[in-house]
Amino acid sequence: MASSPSSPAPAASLRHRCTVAELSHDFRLANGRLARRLRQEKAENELSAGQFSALGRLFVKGPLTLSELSDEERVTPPSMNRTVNALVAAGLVHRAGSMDDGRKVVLTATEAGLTLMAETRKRRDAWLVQRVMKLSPEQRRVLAEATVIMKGLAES
Amino acid sequence: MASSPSSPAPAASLRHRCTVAELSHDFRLANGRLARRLRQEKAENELSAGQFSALGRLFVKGPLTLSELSDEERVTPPSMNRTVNALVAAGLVHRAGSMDDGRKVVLTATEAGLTLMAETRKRRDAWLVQRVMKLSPEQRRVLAEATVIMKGLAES
DNA sequence: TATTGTTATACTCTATAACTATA
DNA sequence: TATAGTTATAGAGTATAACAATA
Repeated sequence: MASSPSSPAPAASLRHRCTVAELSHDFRLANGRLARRLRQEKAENELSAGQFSALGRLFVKGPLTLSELSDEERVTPPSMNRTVNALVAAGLVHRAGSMDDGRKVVLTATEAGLTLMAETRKRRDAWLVQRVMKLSPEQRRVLAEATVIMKGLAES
Repeated sequence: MASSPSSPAPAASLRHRCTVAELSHDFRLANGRLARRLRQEKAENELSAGQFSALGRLFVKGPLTLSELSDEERVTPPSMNRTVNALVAAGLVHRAGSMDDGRKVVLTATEAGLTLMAETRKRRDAWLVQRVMKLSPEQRRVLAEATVIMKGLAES
């Protein structure tokens, strides 16, 4: 990765040789590649990406209106409506009219929805757990520190 | 890959207050969130994800047949054919019959295709470069080390 | 007969525009 | 009149099945 020609420099000088541009590029590719690899581990019998994401949002944020949910998921209200219809039909989300404002609907994850989220989360973690177990304690420490940094980057 | 036989390193991970399961889960989420954030930085006037990925594959691997390309990209030959048609129409890929085997076609990135790849790469890096510049040298060192580990994970 | 590529067709997901009901 | 949600419809993108050309 990012090695300049005619420079057999060892790991010790890594931090001096790597420009921010090179680091950013390499890291971006590694991040994307791993994300793609992790996505391949989905079981086939699952919700679509959009359905899973929407249900996960309700899991994390609690009850939301359709507009709130479509805003958070960065899709249009009609798209989210369709997604929600599928989730309601599957018994994973409950749809109720708002008492405050008759125009609004309140969407809530059902027990079944919460259970499915927890199970799917465990299944998706499994692939990575197998591999993280094989890393050295030092490598795991690096990943733990990187996790914090990556969260910061994603939120900035 | 190779780990010492029957040593799942229990005590070491406890010392960091973080189980492998927790670390794996947190890291997986952070990775996915950052990948999603990076994907949002695409300019609007660009190729679709599939088109960009296929062109990138030709950029990296050199000329490939349709089957080779569809295998690498894990899509069906008809899907890839459609993707390739768009790239050829845009002047980014060249399609030619194989001399070895009259059934095969050879796909090659054109000059314009290679140029577009390089420019897009630079643009996609830009967002991350801005943020990595603001990290401390120590944080950058962590990311550099994590990059190596993440590449290993993605390939395993 | 098997393989490579292509065309025909259908399905999923998302978007825009139009409509209904409430405020 | 404006807003929240829904329905109607269209456009990507990918899949399977059927077909054409070549080995």
